[in-house]
Amino acid sequence: MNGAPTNEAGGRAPVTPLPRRQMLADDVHEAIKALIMDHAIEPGARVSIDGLARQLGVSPTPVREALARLESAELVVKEPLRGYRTTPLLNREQLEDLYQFRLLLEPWAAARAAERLSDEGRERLRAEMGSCDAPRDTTYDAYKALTAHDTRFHVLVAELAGSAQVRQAFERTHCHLHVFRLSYNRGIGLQTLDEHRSITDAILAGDPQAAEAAMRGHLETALYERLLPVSDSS
Amino acid sequence: MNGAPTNEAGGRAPVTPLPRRQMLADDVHEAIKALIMDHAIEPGARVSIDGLARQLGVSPTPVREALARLESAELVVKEPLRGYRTTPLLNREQLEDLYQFRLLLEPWAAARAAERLSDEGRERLRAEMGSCDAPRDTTYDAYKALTAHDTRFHVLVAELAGSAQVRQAFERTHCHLHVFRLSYNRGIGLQTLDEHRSITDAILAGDPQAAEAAMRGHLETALYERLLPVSDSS
DNA sequence: ACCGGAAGTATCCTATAGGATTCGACGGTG
DNA sequence: CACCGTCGAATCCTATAGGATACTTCCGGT
Repeated sequence: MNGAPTNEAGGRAPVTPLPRRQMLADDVHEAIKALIMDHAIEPGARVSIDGLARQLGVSPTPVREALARLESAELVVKEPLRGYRTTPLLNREQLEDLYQFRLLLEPWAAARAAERLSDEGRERLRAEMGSCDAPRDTTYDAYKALTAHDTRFHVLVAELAGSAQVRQAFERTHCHLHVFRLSYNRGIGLQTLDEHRSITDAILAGDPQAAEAAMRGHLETALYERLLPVSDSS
Repeated sequence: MNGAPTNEAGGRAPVTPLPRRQMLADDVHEAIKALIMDHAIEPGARVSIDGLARQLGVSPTPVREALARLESAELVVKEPLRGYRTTPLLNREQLEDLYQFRLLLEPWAAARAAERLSDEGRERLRAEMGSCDAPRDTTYDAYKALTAHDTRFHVLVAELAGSAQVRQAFERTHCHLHVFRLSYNRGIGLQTLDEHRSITDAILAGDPQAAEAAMRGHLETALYERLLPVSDSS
């Protein structure tokens, strides 16, 4: 019953883990995350369980499960008999703390990625950098695509470093989501792509010190030149 | 509007956030975590939703919510239409990765704690170190108490460092739970307390370099002298 | 003896209903 | 005019029921 045991035609693809795309709760999870990112639910606003259930056309049970997961991700907070509430936007202090935390992890990850680079990793880096086309306009979708590339790039560096803990810790910060919520209507600028290319070149060259320095400079530039001015104006 | 505006009798305690202890799902969450830690549910074993519900005497709904939270904490994994399964024990590689990750965060946190030590922090450190009485026996409860102290100590150092991100990242690793599962029947030894005292002394002395070195030595000793020999024997 | 197929059981997933609690509003009293 | 008790609506929390799916076991055929 599993995966055509007597399929003589194509025994090539070894594991197509049969996507098993089900789980309404998972779709609800993504839908709510999208609502938060798009400011359809304002930061700090209360979010009703069966209100969301009615809005999404499902029963409250999967909504409850999705909110429980989002609570572990620090995207919503639960007030025991009063409902859920979205976490407020990051202030300047929290933003600096977040980037200080990234500075502890990511330069180290870049250096390790440069040290233990394999052919497969080299190809994945090239593919990611090749897939990001520089967006010409400053539309919402273009900004969203650039953010998605930024997320994939930093996760990829963490993976190439070979540390599952660093990758998970980075993913659990949801830094891109917070940054997205902070300045979702501003253009990040093409400078990000140039800095990513510098990091990529250092990693591909197998130069740990250069990779570490490039990543450190990238994070510091992002914080001090791109994010804090926006945060100050609010 | 918050907190007794015209209370002339006792305006002393400003915020007693009225614990609001309810939420069966939260108790279920703690109960399941305790079951995993005590090996009542073996690592890698399947865990049934309504099986747990019957065992705990509640309905499946809060169990489902608790498992969703545990899934975000990487303590169980979900196989979409087949149920939940506890995560397997850490192997040697994952254990080394975990401690490499801690080495990125905690020595830095110790140094920062030494730099920005306040009177309140000094008092909290003294209180924590004073509360841990050296256990004479090697019983299960004594080991459990020592683990609890170890958790509180490392979280406290992260808090004194002033970085919420570092504290959250450390807590989300659940390193104590993994270590507990690995060697729950072995004595950690009193060496841990001595090393904690060395770290505490360096922080209280306001010496960042000494604190960083002490924390680094503590982690390396814990990994190479206390954990890996146990992991190798299995 | 080995393999393929089918029925049965257990489990999961979603929806719905009822009990308990909180928040807001209204009217009464000092 | 200010304060307080009471009422009502909305919400949350838990329990239960029904439909669908996957795993196990048994049986017949080769």
